[in-house]
Amino acid sequence: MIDTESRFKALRDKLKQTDHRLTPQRAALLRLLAASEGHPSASDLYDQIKAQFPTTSPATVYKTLHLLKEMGEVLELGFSDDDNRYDGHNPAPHPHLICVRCHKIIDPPIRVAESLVQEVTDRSGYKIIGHRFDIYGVCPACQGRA
Amino acid sequence: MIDTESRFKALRDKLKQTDHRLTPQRAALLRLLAASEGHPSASDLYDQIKAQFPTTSPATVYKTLHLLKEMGEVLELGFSDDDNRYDGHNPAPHPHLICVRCHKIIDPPIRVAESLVQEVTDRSGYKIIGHRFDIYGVCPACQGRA
DNA sequence: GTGCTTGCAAACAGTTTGCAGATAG
DNA sequence: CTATCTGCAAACTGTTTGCAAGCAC
Repeated sequence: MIDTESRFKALRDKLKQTDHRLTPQRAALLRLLAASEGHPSASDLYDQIKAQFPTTSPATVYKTLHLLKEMGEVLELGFSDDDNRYDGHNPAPHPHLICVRCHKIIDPPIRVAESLVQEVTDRSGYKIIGHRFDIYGVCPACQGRA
Repeated sequence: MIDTESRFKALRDKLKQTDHRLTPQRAALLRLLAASEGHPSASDLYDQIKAQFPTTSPATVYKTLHLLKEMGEVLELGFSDDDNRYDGHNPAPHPHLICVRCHKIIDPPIRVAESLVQEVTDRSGYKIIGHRFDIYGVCPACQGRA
């Protein structure tokens, strides 16, 4: 894994390179994303930024997340029945292990076989862009809570 | 793959076994789900049912889909930025190949290695319930449309 | 100074819910 | 007969959009 500081700089530079401005609100968001291990929701991020810049609005968070997502610097995990979650630390597709009770998301130590995606590419005629692999379960803590 | 008629009967029997009523609206939905190859949305299903029972409401479709999902007889593919899609023909988890342009969803001829899910089960301490594997791409038809 | 960005509020869309009347078993 | 189901309409929730004022560069 890349350290937080270099990841922050990479995000910041990406903005500059694409002629976007680094506002204090954006800098705060970039820092949070660079450091995040826990797949925060937009509202998690918003709450943390609001602590530093009380007038910040959710719209700003959403707009910046959208921007970074377009650039491929943030991975969005969309859920139809829950807040979307964001990974700006490691935006490449990777498997996620999701607790269906508490909605905690961790990165399990496995890899999706490249060959599997390659096989689809070869056989389907589709131009493959990415993938998503979610495993659902109940985390140890939630099992304890019966 | 199971044929449409047996699948319909299985769905119908499942409802009876759990003390639920087979209304004409539900029967129509069950038939559509049993036959569906194309991962229809709730609104697709609603439109088709409304052709037969013009007073049907979306709520009825949603309620019945929810019921069948709880029973494990329908697989729901939730999307945060698009309608959810439903597979009542083959409700076991299986990979999906999704066109990011036209949102068509097909079942690619691959299988997720059991060993991968097993590995997570063994190592994580989570009680595994299911999984979802989506591959995103552009279908041949949409590539043609430039 | 220029025009991208912010923050507010209203709009949005799919889904869910509450309830009174209808109906399957 | 009676509990479940339907259909309507309103509510809900996370996200997006429009726009005037603000600020990065």
